[in-house]
Amino acid sequence: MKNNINLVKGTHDIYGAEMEKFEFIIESFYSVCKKFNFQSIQTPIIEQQELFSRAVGEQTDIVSKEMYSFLDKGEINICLRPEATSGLARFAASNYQSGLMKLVTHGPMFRRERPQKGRYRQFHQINIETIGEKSPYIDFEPILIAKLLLDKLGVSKNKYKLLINSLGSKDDQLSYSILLKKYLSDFKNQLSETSISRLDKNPLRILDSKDPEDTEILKNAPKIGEHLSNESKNYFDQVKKLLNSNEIEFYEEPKLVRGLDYYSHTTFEYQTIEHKRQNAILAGGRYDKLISMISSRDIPGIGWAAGVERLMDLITIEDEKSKSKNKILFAVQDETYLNNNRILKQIYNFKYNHEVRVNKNIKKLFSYADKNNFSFILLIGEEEINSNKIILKDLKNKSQQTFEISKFELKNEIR
RNA sequence: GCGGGUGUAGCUCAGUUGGUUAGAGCGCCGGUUUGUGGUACCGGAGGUCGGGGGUUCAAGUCCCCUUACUCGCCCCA
Repeated sequence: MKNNINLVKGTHDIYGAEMEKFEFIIESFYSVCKKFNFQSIQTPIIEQQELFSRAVGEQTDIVSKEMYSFLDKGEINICLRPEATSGLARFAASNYQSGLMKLVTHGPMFRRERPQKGRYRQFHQINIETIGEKSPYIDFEPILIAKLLLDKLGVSKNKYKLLINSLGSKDDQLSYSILLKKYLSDFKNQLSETSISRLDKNPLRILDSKDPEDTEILKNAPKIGEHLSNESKNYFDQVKKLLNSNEIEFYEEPKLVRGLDYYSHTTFEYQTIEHKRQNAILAGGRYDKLISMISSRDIPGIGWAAGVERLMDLITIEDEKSKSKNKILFAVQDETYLNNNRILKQIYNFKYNHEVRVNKNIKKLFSYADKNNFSFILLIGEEEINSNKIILKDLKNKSQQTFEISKFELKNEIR
């Protein structure tokens, strides 16, 4: 006996009720976004590794330790995409012309982490990006769309909250980093190891630390909101005004910096309060310098990604939907009855789903239809084939009729 | 990379202080007078008890190692 082949660690099959949720999320996402004139796009799952080391950032966890990468035929460093925005930015860098490029996509992403609840090595994201222009409304729109999507998915308002922050321009970040570094250097021997290593490379990320001692120290640290340029501050105020006037409730979180280096100005995150861990269900922000980091063009953009598996955990779907679907079982007692069978063509052209089943035992055919929630059974058995008859039985009200095969029209009998 | 939990039939799990041929439910196959359904009853197939080593007269059960899954740390959607 051979051993079974297991799933690769951190991957999973999506099937049955789970798959219905998955499709429901993807379909809802596209239907909401298309009303805002977004265009769908699919970019490759494999990209040059350099795309992510430049866009996401060399020192981020994602790039430095979580990427699946390999040398393709000893020539180019290829990797499985750990996120989608970089690929879309690459696309925009060479295809953007003018005005707004509004893109939506979905697909698998790959990060080599230790799997746990709500975190997989292959997981799925839905992504929305608005590229080309910068204005408070353009920031507001995707945040609104996120809320509309959560509504459509039936995630109730008391299950999540929206956090927002502004990181200001890259210049703001630079001057704030100096302030923060100065403040933190007084506590250098109390900070956690990772925070110390970030002190020089990326001090902003220290704000994200969950180490209790770090958080204590950070309580009195300078706040980024208080050190933005007037221009950045005004911009952020206008975004908040739009949210307020459209009744989108949010909390300002000055420590929301995100783990990818490309963000600037508005950042946001929808968090579920159902789970304590892996609670970020949808997150994103503005990335004005991203495209200039990977190309010779300088185009602003904003977008977000949501984890499909994390959304699946939050929603419920009635499985009656699939059960109440009308299905026909075409049952025959012998495989040869299917030769030159005019019913076969009728049934696969008919509006209902169907299945063909062969079994000598009539009882088995009925029992199969019953267990699999068929609503009708079309039966040609030994008696029928000998007398050129066919039986149609409505399995719900148990009524049954016999017809001449040559005259039987499915569409006249089931409407 | 570091911790905790779990691993017994296709699936979900029992298996008592170590004690004879390892169990249940569901599913599958067959039967209950030969061609009509989720029920009931009867029967059947299916297990190297994750793998390796050790303790013991005796190990699914205790100990060690290993592996897979899972939950958490870190980080993220």
